[in-house]
Amino acid sequence: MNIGEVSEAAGLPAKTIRYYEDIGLITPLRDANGYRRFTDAHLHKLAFLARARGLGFSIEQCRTLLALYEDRARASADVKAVAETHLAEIDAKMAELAEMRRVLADLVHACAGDHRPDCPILLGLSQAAKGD
Amino acid sequence: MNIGEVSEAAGLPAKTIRYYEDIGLITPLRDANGYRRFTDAHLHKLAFLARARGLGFSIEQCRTLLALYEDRARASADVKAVAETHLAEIDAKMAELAEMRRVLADLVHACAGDHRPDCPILLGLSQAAKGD
DNA sequence: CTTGACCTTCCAGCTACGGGAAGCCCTATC
DNA sequence: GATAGGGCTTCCCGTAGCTGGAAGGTCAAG
Repeated sequence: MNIGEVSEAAGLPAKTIRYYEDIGLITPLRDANGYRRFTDAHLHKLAFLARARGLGFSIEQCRTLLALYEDRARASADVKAVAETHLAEIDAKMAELAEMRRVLADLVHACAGDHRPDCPILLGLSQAAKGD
Repeated sequence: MNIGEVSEAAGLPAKTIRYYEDIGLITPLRDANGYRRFTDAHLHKLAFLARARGLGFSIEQCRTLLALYEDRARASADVKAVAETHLAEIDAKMAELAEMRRVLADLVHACAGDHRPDCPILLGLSQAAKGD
């Protein structure tokens, strides 16, 4: 397969696939004309990457997961550890966003949103929150 | 105030303050020796920026908010619109994270996490989810 | 022979800074 | 007066994970 076909099949932009080759995540073959040639195995790896990225794993985590995926002697504990780390990262981000959301929603709620200049949102941003 | 003092007072790294000057968010005065000189008004703006950034507003949103903050003839509706846009962005991110978390937690839950190679996480990443 | 779709490489830019080098300024101390 | 230190300056590179675009080679169809 050429890059266009594998891009379509894996659901990844061609640019992204070239980038993954750059950083050593995948190593396609080359035709005589210089075109990248992908096998089914390459396609599977790219689809794997697409899904892992879709779950929010970082590129480096994906690299680790891919290595474990290809290691028939892996321990599932190693995979689980990576996933649990990422789960904790997600939880941390969600907590951070939830806190932002809480404060922001309060401010938005307090703002009349009319033609007048008085604005609790700007007031809140201009002074420390009372709860801090 | 010099940059060190205002950095301490605003809770922003000196590097960040210089960056904010670079991108035109703030324009300190200069002493004869080239040092930046900050007034109380500068400090207030920086503290405003620190809080807005802390709520997750982008730099461009901060620029808009700061302009509104300094515009005595603003309409609070304009401020509210920016805040509501950001609130929607936060909600979108939280929903995305929640969906990732849901799928990932299922996979983690199904994984034994022992010395054996069999791993539902890798299996899930290697094939399309049944729910899709 | 030309057109158009594909492919290639390389370079720049995005967000919001952080690290570090090279060097000036100011104060204190000896 | 010399020196040590801390603070300040500019400048440039690096981060994550790509995306866009330029300049150009390749291939099949008409």
